[in-house]
Order: sequence, then C-alpha cells, then structure tokens
Amino acid sequence: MNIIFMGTPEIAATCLKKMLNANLSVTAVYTKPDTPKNRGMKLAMSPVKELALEHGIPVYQPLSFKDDAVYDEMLALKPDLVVTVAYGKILPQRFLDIPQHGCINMHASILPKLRGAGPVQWAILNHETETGVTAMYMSAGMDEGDIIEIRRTPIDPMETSDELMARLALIAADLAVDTVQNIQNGTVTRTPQDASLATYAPMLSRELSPIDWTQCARFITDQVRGLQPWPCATAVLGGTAFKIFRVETEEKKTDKTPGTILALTKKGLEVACGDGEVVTVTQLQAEGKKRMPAVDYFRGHPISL
RNA sequence: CGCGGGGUAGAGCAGUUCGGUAGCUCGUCGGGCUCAUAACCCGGAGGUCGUCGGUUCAAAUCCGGCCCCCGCAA
Repeated sequence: MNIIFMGTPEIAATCLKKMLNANLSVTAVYTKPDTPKNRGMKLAMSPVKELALEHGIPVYQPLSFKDDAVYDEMLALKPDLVVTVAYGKILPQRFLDIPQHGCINMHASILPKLRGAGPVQWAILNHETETGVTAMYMSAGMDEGDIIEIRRTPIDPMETSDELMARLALIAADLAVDTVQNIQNGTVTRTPQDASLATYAPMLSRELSPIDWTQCARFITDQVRGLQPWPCATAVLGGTAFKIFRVETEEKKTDKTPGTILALTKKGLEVACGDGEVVTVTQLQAEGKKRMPAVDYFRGHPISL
C-alpha cells in the first residue's frame, strides 16, 4: 500500500519512525515549510523532514493547498492512504478524496473532546486526569472525522505537557501502525463523533503565561505544567520576571495576600495564592539565565522578604 | 548578517566602568555547641577566571578571533 505521511513536530516524527520500522511503504512525506527560527533566525527543518531525509524519502512542503499545482502533484503520487499526525495544515476535501483508502489522522485527545491544535496542553490546563490518542478518518472540519480507535492513558498529577506529549507520541505511533495494518486487512470500523460533546483546544499563546496568584494551588500547578515547553507560566517575584517551571503545593495555609512571598526554604520560594493556599516555586528561569532550582537562583540573587 | 544577556571553586553570584594579593552565599571536609535539628559557632580544602592570540612591568579586567549557554522575536 502506497502511503503518504504528513506531519511536522516531534510527535509526528515518532510516528513516522515507527511506521518505517514496521516496513510500511511510506513513499512521500509532507511537512510544513522550513521557517526562520530561533536565535539568528536560521532556517530550521521540521523533525519529520529530518527523519525523511535520513531515510531518503521525498519531502514535499507546500505553502498552501489552494494551489492546483499542489493538487496535481499529490494526485501524481497516487497514494492509497494518507496518514497525518500534527501536520499543522488543513487539507481541503478534494485532497482528502485522492487516496482510495482515505486519509487518517492521529489526534492526541479523546475525541470529540479537545479538538484543535493544543490537545495535550489543554488536557492538563483543564485539570483532566485522563487523555489519549484517537485514530480517525479525516474530514473537511478540524478533528471532526469518524473515530476508528481510541487509546487512553492516565495523566500523572505532576506530569508536564512535554512529558505527556512524549508518552502520547509512543501511543500514537503504535496506534498509527496498527490502524494502517487494520485498514489493509479491511477490519477497521468508523464511528461518527457526537458533536454535542465536542470541546476545543485552541493554539496556546503567551497571554496564558502570567500566573494569577489569586487562583487556587491546583489551578496554578496545572498552569505551570500545562504550558511547557511553551509558552511557559511566568511570574514576577521580587521585581524580576521569571518563567516558572515547577511548583509544589504545600500543606500549610496563610492569611497573606495572594502573590506575597512568604519564605525561602530549602525547597524553594513559598508564595501565597488563592483560598489561603501556599505553593513553593521550586524551579524557574530568569531572563538570560538558565533554568535552575529556585534555591540556586536566590543564592546568588538574595531576595528580601 | 533580526534584537539582547551571559561563561569566575561542586552550585548560584559579585568583581570588569577606572588593569595591581580571587570575593560572597550554599554545598563539601574537619571540629565545637545542643535533648535535638535542613539551626548556630570555629576552621580547612577546592578556581588553567570558556578558549586562542594581542597590548602591558602587570590582564578576570583593555583589544581582536573562535566555542558554548540563555531571553526576546518568529
């Protein structure tokens, strides 16, 4: 079966790798165009492109799917099946109609919950205790297609979204391989989503970063772990802006105003938050500095309480 | 050539403006105090100051090249 793989970030590369290891015949890869990124604005290729090049698989990076030439190009590849994982682009219906076995997608949530670009992070931000990966047929609407199979996994209470993402990537990779094989065997089923239960996981933005200390400890903790590795929770402590990477909830209570720095302990910086609760910021990063334990930072930057 | 911060003891920092004995906090090692402690007191060890070259009687400090780390932006 002639397969086209479409994807961009690490989670997609993990799936592609597994598919290649399973000897599925991926004959072309689509990924987002290289873009200037990072310091120095160097042109960076996606993890999927790097992997494809290593394996000598042709790479396609169309800017837009509105172009007829792009349509003709894909038509000429004669795919039997298209597998997408976090590609980052929407395929119009006429592209979805090209492969005879259709287009499938791995989405990192339990659909119809958390449709959209940031399902992993929003699962944590929404205080969920369980998430998963859904294999589905693609339709013109975003993450609205018929469900093939869902594999669930519990979310660890301290797990960050990048850690969870890495775990889901492995689940998605297995699911992708199994689903392709089931399609080849003709044993897949498709179940329409119940649209009334749909929720959305929009793209993250920097506006989500600032910590609101009037929130309860649980909310702040989930914000900190859900916003990693980007855009990260942020806070101003003692007049300096920080990215906050890890906080722990304390048993104790306080009557101080939320946001008040209570103490610098062996664990980190205790800060008052909502409902009289206390959290300890244990790992942070100041501008221009490395990510480090809070106690280390404040050893060299004494803070007055 | 997108903008900017930084590399000094195991960790985090000061010292660089204006060249002249390597400093602070923590950790570590030894000793002391205490019913006790992640507390306190005393003492010790530990650094080619990222790297290469230049200027100088003298360079962490001034000049130039290179390597590495990080923030913004995308």
